[in-house]
Amino acid sequence: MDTPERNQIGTPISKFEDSPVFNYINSLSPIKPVKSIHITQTFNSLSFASLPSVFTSPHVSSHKESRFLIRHHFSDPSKPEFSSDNGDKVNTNEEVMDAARLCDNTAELQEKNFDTGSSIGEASIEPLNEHSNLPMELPRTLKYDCGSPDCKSTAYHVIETDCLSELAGTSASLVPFVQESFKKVPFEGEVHIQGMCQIGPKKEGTGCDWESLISDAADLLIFDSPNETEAFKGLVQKSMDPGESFCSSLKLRFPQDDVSDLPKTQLVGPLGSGEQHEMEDPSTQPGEVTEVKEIDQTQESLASISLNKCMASNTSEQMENEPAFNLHRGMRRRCLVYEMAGAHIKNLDNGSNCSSSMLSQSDEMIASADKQLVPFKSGGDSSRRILPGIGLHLNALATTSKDYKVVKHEILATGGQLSMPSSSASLHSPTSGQESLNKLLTLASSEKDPSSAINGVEVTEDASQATAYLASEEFNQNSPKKKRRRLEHAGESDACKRCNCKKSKCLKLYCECFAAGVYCIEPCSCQECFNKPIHEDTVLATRKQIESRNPLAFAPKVIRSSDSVPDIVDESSKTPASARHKRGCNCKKSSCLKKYCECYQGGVGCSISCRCEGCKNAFGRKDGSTVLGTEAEPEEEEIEKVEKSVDKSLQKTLIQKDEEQNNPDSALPATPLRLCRLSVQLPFSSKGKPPRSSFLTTIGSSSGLQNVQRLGKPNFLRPQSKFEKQFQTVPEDGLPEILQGNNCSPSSGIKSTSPNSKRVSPPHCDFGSSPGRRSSRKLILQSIPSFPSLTQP
DNA sequence: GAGTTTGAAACT
DNA sequence: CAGTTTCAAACTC
Repeated sequence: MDTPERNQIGTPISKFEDSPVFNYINSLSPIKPVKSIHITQTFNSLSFASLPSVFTSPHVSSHKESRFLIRHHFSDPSKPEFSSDNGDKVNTNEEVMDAARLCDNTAELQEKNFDTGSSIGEASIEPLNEHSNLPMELPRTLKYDCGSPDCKSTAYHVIETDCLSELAGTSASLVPFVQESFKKVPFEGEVHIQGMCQIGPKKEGTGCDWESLISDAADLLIFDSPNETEAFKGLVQKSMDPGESFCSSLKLRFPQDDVSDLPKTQLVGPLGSGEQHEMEDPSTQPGEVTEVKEIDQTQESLASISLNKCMASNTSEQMENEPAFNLHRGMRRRCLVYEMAGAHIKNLDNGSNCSSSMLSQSDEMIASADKQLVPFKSGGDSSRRILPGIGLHLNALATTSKDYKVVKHEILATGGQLSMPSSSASLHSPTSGQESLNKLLTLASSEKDPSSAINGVEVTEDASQATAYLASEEFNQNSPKKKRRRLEHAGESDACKRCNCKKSKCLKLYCECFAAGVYCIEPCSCQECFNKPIHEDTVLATRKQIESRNPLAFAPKVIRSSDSVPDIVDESSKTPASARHKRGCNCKKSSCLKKYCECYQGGVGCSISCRCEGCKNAFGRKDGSTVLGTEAEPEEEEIEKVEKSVDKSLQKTLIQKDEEQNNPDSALPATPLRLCRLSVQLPFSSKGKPPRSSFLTTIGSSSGLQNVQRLGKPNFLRPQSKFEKQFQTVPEDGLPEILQGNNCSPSSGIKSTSPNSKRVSPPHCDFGSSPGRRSSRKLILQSIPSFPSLTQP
């Protein structure tokens, strides 16, 4: 809305008009400046006015900006090549490039524009005038378009990149707009130029997170870029490859229905080059191409109606397209929805929880997305970060521990965000590091985190889950074995690990993903999986059925209560968070010392509700002997036994935790999931999967990092904000003891093992001194209560 | 990587 | 509600 960019745009125009060169050109050109000016003004007002709304669009913009910048450079070099191909046009292209670079030389640009316009045709010229803001660039673009088809394609690519950059800086909405314009360009090429010009200045001025935007932009570019423009394309693709994968994943997500919804016009490539688009992505198949287009369109939708309006001013056709844009928005939103699902779930009315929220809600998602998007745009980098990025969730899932670390650092930088309910941070579970995707995702995740911070915990968790779904879907396509291996490899970042269902079709609680209210994602190695957005209806129906039998079936297995403001408040003063398994375990042979035990897996002690035999739960025995009271001693013994006899892995984890705690930075890098889980759950072996989100839904208000880590996999079910309140206000029944015991005992156990004495769960005991840790340690109840809350928002 | 163990989930 | 079966994760080799 208030983005500085507007101001910039406005000034340039005025400058152009005032410049003697401009006047001279006007006199020379048959076209009168008045028209152009008039148009430009309208465009500016419209575009900018709309921009805010557009910006509201998600996250994406912020992250990618950095990348866009890079790409932008690439694009420029590439352009010359195209120009060479085109011959006469080459000059124009170069000029355009220069113009893009040097918006200052308005006069020259205008001249060029006129030239180009003349060459291209009057129609092209008019649009240029209309886009007086970007007069220079527009003409150039027109030339490209008018020129050889190749040039056009290149021009589009460039423009798109620029647009992307703009989006990153100002808003994603611009990009879509540009793309559309390009597509239409053949007829109306000039509009694109504007995008170019705007982008240039915006990029510099905004200084937003180019990288985050880049991923999206890259996707768009890749898809849009025609094969012909290989040189440019190569550059773009290289940078974009990760993004491309991301896009592909998105594509997978989108049901065909969505695609069909998209307006054909948008889909069609520029200059009547619907074909070109398809041609553009060699990697992508035709069907995919269409999907890609959808994605682009979604971005366009993000761009907001305002852009459309601007376009419309240029052409009536564009006006007609607006509805289509809206549809695109819906597409995009859907994607977001999946990512954001968790948060939206709250909104979902049904107590059905996650399932309903998860699957459906394109509409709801949209609303939420809009909210998120808005803050994102308005704000500088921070704001952007705040906005939930679609990619983020994916990142979380896909990102390896390493990537996660990076993200974390970013988050930390944001500071305030981290301090936030934190759940957001946790959302970005590091899980499996996924190659190229990870980086992109990490970027996105960083953005998401902020967004989550803005929206509050709810968003983060939801988003994480949603991302998980997205990622899962994308990844699912991969062979299950590979996926699973990835997960395993990923590390230890078990967090990413997912289900491996073979017979349940991921529609039963056997399936961890389904039980967590999340769609299966890539990391899943499940077979015949129905837990995918495609089978939303089935999933919802199944969920309902299961819920009918057990309303709490999808509630977190472990209910934890923690202070919303753990770090600050928690300390000793607050009552210790309580955590327990909602239903209790029934272990007979594992002595509750292995992850077979859900209590142990959840990092909580056994309670009266447990029917376990020979309970030796390190977090707290059923008889209550252990953990709580005497934090250290009994626990230590038990822990030692457990560690030695049972889990050496625990020690490792503890050590890791300790290290992390000691070195926050280092800790951050560690897989968030682990951290989260570890913080609360403790002793899971690094290899061991972190307890699932559903399992441990802990909401850490405390330090953002810790909280983030905890979130690990987000539960669609729980809305953080509400949860927090509930948890805080309503500690669980027997929890207090358990909680203390959990916190203390694990910590004590940990301490014994780890020199640093970094306890995850037991903030109270040792960490009274370090509030931050405590906060992280404090357990938040995500359990049942949380679910209800999920439905709300 | 395959096989075993385990306990929750589902079923009867 | 209890017993049994099914299932997938956790674990072991």
